[in-house]
Amino acid sequence: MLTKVETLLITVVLFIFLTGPMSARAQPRTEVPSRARSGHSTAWLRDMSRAECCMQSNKVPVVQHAHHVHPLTPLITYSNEHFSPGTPPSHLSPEILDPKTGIPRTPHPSELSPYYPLSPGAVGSIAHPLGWFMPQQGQHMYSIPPGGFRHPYPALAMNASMSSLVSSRFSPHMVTPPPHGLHQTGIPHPAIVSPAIKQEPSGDNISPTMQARKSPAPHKKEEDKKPHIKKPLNAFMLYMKEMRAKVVAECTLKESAAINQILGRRWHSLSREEQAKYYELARKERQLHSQLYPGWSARDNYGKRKKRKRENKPDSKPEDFSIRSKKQCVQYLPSEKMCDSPASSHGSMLDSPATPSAALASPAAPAATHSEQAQPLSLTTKPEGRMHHRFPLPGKASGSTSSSSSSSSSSQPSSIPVGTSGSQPTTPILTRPIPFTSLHPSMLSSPSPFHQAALHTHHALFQSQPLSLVTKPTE
DNA sequence: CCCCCTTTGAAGGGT
DNA sequence: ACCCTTCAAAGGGGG
Repeated sequence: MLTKVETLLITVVLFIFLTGPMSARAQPRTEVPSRARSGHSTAWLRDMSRAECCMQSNKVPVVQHAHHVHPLTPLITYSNEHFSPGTPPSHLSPEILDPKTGIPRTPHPSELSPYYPLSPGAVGSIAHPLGWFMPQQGQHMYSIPPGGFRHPYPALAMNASMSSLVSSRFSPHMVTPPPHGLHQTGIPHPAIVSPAIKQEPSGDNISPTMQARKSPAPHKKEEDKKPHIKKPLNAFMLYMKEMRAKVVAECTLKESAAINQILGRRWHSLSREEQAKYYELARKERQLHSQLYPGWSARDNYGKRKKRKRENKPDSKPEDFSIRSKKQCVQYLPSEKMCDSPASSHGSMLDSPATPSAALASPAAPAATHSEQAQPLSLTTKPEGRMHHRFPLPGKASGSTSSSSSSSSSSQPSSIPVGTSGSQPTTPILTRPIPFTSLHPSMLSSPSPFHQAALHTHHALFQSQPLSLVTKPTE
């Protein structure tokens, strides 16, 4: 017999369950009972395992984190339509209209990509840097703070579209007003952040909008003059931005290092199509960026950040990495897993039936992409990563990407891994149980929250799978 | 207060 | 052509 209280509780839980955040919603995950993670002794590792646990377990945060899981994340993170290969032409693009209000938004240049500040001069010159795509990606891409509403991004804040979108559509209490009380017109551009980083005399002509937040440096003036133009985000960064919130919510983890590891693995578990979308997005971002800041060079930002360690000489023996005294590179994840993950994902890639020729057809996403996906290991941090054959990076091949993609396009992206896979069967440990691609296309092209939810679910599925597989002692 | 950690990708410079 | 380094995000942790 249930007491009133119990009944009430159940009701509440049900309510939350039904109306609550999708991210927290029970997702039909193929449950992997045992997260036979090898012993994690450190707190970090514990967290990690917990994180994985979260990812694999349904009971997660539905209630527990209901308050802090942002219900919007699944909805407002990347709207998948942005990625959809079949994204309608810009003139049809829904994004131009405020999805919620339906009010046609004039794609103010500054909104093309909220991420980049507009260089006064550049703006005009930019007819349609990415006309066919930008209005969509740009906005949403960065407009939605992954950490979102819990930790409103200062710079990301929200641009006009975002705020209107969110505020109009979602309950107000979730929407934190622009932290700095910036007007919607005074959109802070994330890319132009001139934070603590000391400005380096880099030649760029950007309106002195943002003022250094922290740097008390005497050269503020200079800073103002030359705001720090950030690098365009790469595919993975974009992915992280989108997914971080989810992971944080699901796992209650906050340490970025740990989260990033998770994301890294998830990234590898993504299908080609999905990754391709991010690559595509990234490519366009770069395009836009280059158009906005023609003279900008990544090198301009060199030295703005306090020397980055990077002690890991590829040569340095694994043992050597003790060099780092500070916070000794804690392997949030078992090292072997880390290694496997990639390999496994690799395998999955191979398995992946889909020949997202369409998606990959784009110059950026291209096959090259693939190679990278298959080539997960970061050389920088993982010495042994090297062992994996290195595929030509798409980036370098930026030019080549297109070529490669185009050339190999016919041969399908799958060909990329070929080199690797072909030569090294790297035991396709990871076989994707669910033909992810099957549900994908529709979801991608559909802005419907449901689709997105589905996508989210899909993500969730994958999260768990790779992890489970990882546990396999692949060697 | 500042840097580190961690991830992948892009890009630039050096060899 | 290849290798190495730096930076992009992000937020807790540590010195």
